Amino acid sequence: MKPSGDAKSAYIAVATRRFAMDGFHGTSLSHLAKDAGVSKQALLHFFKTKEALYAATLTALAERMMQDLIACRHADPAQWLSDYFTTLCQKADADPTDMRLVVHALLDSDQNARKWPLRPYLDELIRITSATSGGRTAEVSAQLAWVSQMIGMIQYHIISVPTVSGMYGADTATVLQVEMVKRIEHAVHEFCSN
Amino acid sequence: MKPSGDAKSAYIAVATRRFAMDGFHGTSLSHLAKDAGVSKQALLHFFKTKEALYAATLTALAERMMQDLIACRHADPAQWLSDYFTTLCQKADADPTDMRLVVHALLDSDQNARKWPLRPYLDELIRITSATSGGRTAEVSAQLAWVSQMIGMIQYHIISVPTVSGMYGADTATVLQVEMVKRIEHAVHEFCSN
DNA sequence: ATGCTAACTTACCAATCGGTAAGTGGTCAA
DNA sequence: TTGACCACTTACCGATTGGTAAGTTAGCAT
Repeated sequence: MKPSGDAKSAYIAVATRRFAMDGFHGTSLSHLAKDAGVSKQALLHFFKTKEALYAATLTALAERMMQDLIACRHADPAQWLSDYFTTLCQKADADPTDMRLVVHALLDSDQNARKWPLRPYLDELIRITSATSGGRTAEVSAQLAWVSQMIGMIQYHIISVPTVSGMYGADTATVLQVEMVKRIEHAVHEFCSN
Repeated sequence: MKPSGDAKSAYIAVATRRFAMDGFHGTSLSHLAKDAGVSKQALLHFFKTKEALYAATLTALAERMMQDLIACRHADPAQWLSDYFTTLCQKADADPTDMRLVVHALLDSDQNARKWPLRPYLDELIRITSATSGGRTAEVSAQLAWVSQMIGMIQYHIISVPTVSGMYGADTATVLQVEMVKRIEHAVHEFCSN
């Protein structure tokens, strides 16, 4: 018998890809089951409802993002932010799954009062910004605004690149990516030294 | 008998709200029909498929955005951009429907090769930026990148405000909005005078 | 060997999905 | 008056949805 944790996390991995691609409503348990190579009820054995499976993928996503943030830890908070945002942007460019999932979840979060698991991640980011020379003077909500703007730029960039480069030619994708990284570094530098 | 155009555009208005809220897959023809107060087949009489109705809402959206952009016309391109982006941000804050619809459409645009009707809108924005003192020196794809970043910031801001302010308290919403407008003006000023 | 439990499977369900077929009632030109 | 047309309705369709019920199979402690 396979160890329990393996199968469960494998199902979450499959669900993450599907939910990120097609959203909650665009994904059916049958599709997920076919992707995972098991029957539909294998999923319902671990997750009582489709909603519960979705919630599990969002929780796993939040942990992943927090880990990625911690992995970039640096003594200089400005360097930390710069490193994290640029690597986030580049990793998302290679695999946009997680960023798409976040945006899908944001759009869904109105209709059902799903508890949002990214709070600790945002708190940690605010903690880092408040340690910069520019952040010390600003109030917390202004730092939240800045953090939210940075994440928003990156995530929107990721989900819009396929469409925009589809309109203006495939080679624009690399330009968009380069410009985004430049803007990230500029924004971090500007915020941390005002 | 009611005039044809009225009913059709009324159905598009209903569909716009629903698709913006729940996305394509989260919206059913039955729901749309109930919202419009007619039977499901009344919709299918004007739009042969659900996809066709969706495409019609996106086309109407594109025309609306273009009109809003033109409405802000100003002799000074920098002023034009600043006015447009700030009013866009404020109107979207009052009614996020259109911005949500754009993001939904972006997320959907991968799976089906839906032709993207916002091309003329983006072209016009690029035309304006190229008329600024900063835009004259830059290449077209860099201007596209800047335009895309500006729209992205605003749209992501709009869809994330409910969730973020739900986490950090309702009064943060106004702070996020104020900070976004400040950032828009700063970004326009910076781009137009480099 | 036996019983327990975890990890599934097959069979099935009512509800809903997008869409078709066949009208119904009103308006308007001839 | 008639007949065409338009906006719309009721009735219906097969397919798919999320979910339940009842096994089946394998490992493992006793």
